[in-house]
Amino acid sequence: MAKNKTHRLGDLQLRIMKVLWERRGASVAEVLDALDDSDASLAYTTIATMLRKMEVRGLVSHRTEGRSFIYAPQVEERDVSRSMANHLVDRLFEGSLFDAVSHLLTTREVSRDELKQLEKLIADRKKKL
Amino acid sequence: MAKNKTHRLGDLQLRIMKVLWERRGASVAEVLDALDDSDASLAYTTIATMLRKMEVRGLVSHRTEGRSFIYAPQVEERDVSRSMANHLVDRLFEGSLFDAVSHLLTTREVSRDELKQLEKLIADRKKKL
DNA sequence: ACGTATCTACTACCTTGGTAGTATTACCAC
DNA sequence: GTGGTAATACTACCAAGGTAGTAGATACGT
Repeated sequence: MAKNKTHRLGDLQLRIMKVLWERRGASVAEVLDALDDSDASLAYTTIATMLRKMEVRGLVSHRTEGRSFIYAPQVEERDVSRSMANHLVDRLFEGSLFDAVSHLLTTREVSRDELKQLEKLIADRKKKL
Repeated sequence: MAKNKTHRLGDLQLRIMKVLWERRGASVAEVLDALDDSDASLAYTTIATMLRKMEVRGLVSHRTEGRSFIYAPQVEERDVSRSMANHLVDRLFEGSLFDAVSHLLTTREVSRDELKQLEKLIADRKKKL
């Protein structure tokens, strides 16, 4: 029953989702706390508002615990990643997986180790065909 | 003089850019024409307005030819692709190239042939290290 | 010369993401 | 029981993407 809807999350939305996926649910305060490092801190109400909007969109749901809401993901990380990645591959490389990987490999720094891992990955994938 | 600015184009913007990249410049009518297949057709003014907005953002420029504008790309496809792909890899996979490729490989259909090509690609890349 | 088609300019509107302030409610500590 | 604290609700705003209508200018065919 994985909804085949295509998900397109904004930056903040995705960061929030990552917190929820990681802890399988969190209050506004917890999300805020988790996001507070690394970059400019947001207002409590920013998170709260965003979560409410996301609930309307069906990305999250909440249950009440005491006086506060515990939000939980309503979509799976895998689905979101897949649909966003696919969307980009389609947009940028007309759906060509090869072109996409090729692009990544030629425009980014890659370590020898990563290449080795990738080789292994492909070998594995081959076996499964 | 490749601006290192990070580009984030919307769907329509990208489709327009692709037309401009392909023909190194085009009038509104030509762009509209090129986009008209495949999906719901847009209004002439939609393209015109979008191009004007894109010019403000520095994505395109125009010269006048007769009474009409010929728009030309002001950013390179490679740069746009790179920055959009990187952005996604960062957002979705915390910057891990391996995770990104791995995800693509496991959630998409891949033909034996593609895998072979990828192997070759990686081997080549390895040599260049 | 006149009407029609073609262009650009301007304006408008809707949606979504992002950000946050204010108001209200409810609970907790003392 | 009163003040502070922590939550949610509501409202507002801005920017950007997307879509398109209307108006005004211009060229072109006959």
